[in-house]
Amino acid sequence: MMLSRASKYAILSTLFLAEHSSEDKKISVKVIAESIDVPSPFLAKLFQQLVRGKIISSTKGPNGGFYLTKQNSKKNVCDIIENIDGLNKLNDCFLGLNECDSKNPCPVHFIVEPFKNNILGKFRDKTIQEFAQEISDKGRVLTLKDITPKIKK
Amino acid sequence: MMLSRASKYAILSTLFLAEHSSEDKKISVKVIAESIDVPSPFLAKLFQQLVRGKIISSTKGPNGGFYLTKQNSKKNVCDIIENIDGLNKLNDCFLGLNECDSKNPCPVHFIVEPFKNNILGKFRDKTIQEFAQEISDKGRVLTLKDITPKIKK
DNA sequence: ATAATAAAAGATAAAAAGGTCTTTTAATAA
DNA sequence: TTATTAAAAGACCTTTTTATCTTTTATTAT
Repeated sequence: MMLSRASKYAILSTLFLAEHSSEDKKISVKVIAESIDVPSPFLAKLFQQLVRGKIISSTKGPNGGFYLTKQNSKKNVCDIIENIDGLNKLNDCFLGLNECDSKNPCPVHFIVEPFKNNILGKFRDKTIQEFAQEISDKGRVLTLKDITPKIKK
Repeated sequence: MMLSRASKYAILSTLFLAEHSSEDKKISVKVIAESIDVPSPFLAKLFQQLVRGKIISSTKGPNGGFYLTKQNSKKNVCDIIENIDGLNKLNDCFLGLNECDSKNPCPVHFIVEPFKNNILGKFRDKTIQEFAQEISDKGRVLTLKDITPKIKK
């Protein structure tokens, strides 16, 4: 019932690619890592896996980097999670019960279940494309950085 | 936005104590660990912390063990989580953004937020007592064991 | 061809979470 | 008052997750 940091990084960076890259505007790990504030060697590893999973694409060499093809951008967020964490991770019982369903529900089953369906729906129904579009339409920035400058520390 | 296994164990075993123990019926770690199917040395450690946090009570020696006082059973599930994980863990953004609120929401903020409030409400509004009562009224068993006998493996 | 660039691959390291074991302390029944 | 019981305390181990570093391979601009 929860995403690993790896999955979160993967989602954010794939959405970043959807918004900022194209077949003739490839982006290097380093740039992406800095934009969303994630350790770049870690992201590099993640990206290898996402490429193997055909979630994103890459080319080596000068002007190389990562990008999304038309095909890639038709994938959805579930595909990313699937590729990194596997989907079970989201389906586990909130309290850890091995058997938790409507027949034998844990104390919060009927609160958790609708939420799960809701969020899984959102992750399945929209393509990466559409998701990214929505985000940019709303003028949102997806980064792990602290964006409000702090006066004091 | 997710509980550690430790918190889950703590919640289940405290609810177990609420249902099965009293000041003159103390229960040993071993019995509890077996009932909910959790490694007993690990649970022992957890219990030490819960005792320090005044969530549960204990006495050493023959007929000793763990139990809830009247005071203990007025605590709620949030207190348990607070004591083990800290409450922030539940408040973190689902996608890991440092700053995610209604002003600068992540793509799933408006799905996650109501759910969080809902479940935190449930964890705060009912005492351990009431929670356990509800569970026993409904004839539920909280265990991590596989309860449906499998025909084959 | 060659140098430069950027990902792929793979080995390694650090941190956190989960789990175990041994010794000490407190309580109590005999 | 002694043996027994069960938790407390603390050291230690294992696995998983997160992160880094080095070498190799592919691409391309010159």
